[in-house]
Amino acid sequence: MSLPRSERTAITAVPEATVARLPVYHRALVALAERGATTVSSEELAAAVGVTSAKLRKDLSLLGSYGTRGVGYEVDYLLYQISRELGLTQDWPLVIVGVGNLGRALANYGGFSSRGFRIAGLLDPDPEIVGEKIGADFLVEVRPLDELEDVVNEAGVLIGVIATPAHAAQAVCDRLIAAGVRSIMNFAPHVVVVPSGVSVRSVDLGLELQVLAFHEQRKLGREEVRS
Amino acid sequence: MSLPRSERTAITAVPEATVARLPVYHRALVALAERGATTVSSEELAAAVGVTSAKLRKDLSLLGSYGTRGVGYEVDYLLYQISRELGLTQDWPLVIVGVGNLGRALANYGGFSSRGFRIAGLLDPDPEIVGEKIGADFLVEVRPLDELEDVVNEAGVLIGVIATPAHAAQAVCDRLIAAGVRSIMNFAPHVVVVPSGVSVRSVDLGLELQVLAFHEQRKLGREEVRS
DNA sequence: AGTTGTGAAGCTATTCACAGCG
DNA sequence: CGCTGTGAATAGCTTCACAACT
Repeated sequence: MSLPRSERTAITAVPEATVARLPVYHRALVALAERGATTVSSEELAAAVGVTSAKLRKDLSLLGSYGTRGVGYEVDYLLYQISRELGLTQDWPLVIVGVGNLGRALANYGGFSSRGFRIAGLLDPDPEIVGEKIGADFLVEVRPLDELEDVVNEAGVLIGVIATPAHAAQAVCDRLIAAGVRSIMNFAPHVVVVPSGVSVRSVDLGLELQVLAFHEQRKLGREEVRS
Repeated sequence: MSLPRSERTAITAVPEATVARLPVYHRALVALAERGATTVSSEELAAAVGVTSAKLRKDLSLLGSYGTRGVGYEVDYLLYQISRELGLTQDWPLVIVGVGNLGRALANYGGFSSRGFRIAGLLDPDPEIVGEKIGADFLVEVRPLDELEDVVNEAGVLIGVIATPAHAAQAVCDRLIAAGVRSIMNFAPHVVVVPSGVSVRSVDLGLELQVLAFHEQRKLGREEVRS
């Protein structure tokens, strides 16, 4: 019921903006560790990830006091603490639904296993694709979409990745949630609605480009005025 | 530093948070238009994209007064205004560097042409891949990486998409900028640094999953406490 | 001396609630 | 009357600047 928690895990909620930056810090620290660095100052690490040192220190202070004044942060220790906070010390089985170009890109994306993610299932309705073996860290056989519920239950999957066309996204999402999945990563260009208690993150490739085009247009507008 | 500040486009700067939502509104309005809707209220549109109606109205009011009190917004008119604001009424040639799984997924992503984006070049250093024809809206031949500068100049490319492995990202980014590109969409799992005046947006697939894992872990933590 | 950790201040974004208008 | 548009209030995030500590 009430566990004492010797290592105080974020009783004070970490703000969303900070959570979004933690994986970036994590990635930079891994690179530093590989390069053999043992300590790093807030100034150095901030420069490497493109934020201000004050922001970085504030972010890290929300997790705990893991630095040494006058010295900086020990790379390995900080890496461990961030990993723990992000849940990367656990094993996260996930399913990818839709083995088109994007689904393949995801399945072939290295660096899942090193961060605790494991592809427990690849699912597609196309009989031409079912049976194919895909993967970077290890090969996974594509299974028919009908077996979605089985795969989720067998492996205790909590994270589902939607890489289907837009029109199929909501139906797949509903099935994933009904089967027990509670976090959805949606790559389909469509808003998916979920019951409360389920988390969704969406990435729409076209959408990101539109934001860029907006900024580009602004620059062009400014140049016209100057000339 | 004292600029005269005589902008014509966006006299009142539209906040970044709003810009990020405009493409979502755009997508929802396209869907509504296809379904034959002629008007829509802030309440309806907000529900379709998953924001509050107050936020939606505030966002739209920053672009101008395009609604009718007591009625709502005319779908076609609002769609046009948002498109104009986002620069979607223009033609945006872009290059995609790196024709691995992700590069192919991007090249095959339909709905570029309908939003004003046009793939002016696909580039890859691998001779096995060079010459291949890829694409959804129209086929584009993969050209050798050496021709990056040529492609950018020929087509007047302002937007570059990096879909290379992490280690190649910064070098490709530097070459794109040197060739005249001013907006970078980075899909490589690596921070790219750019001179001021160049915009960057980064999407790291693994990074997004880490944020999800964080939320999932929180839910698990809460359940442990309850049981 | 050097760098973290953090209140306080400043800024940006969201929500509220209602006046204004069709 | 219904729905937009918006000032005012609130919440959230970032930056500042310096005390605290090694």
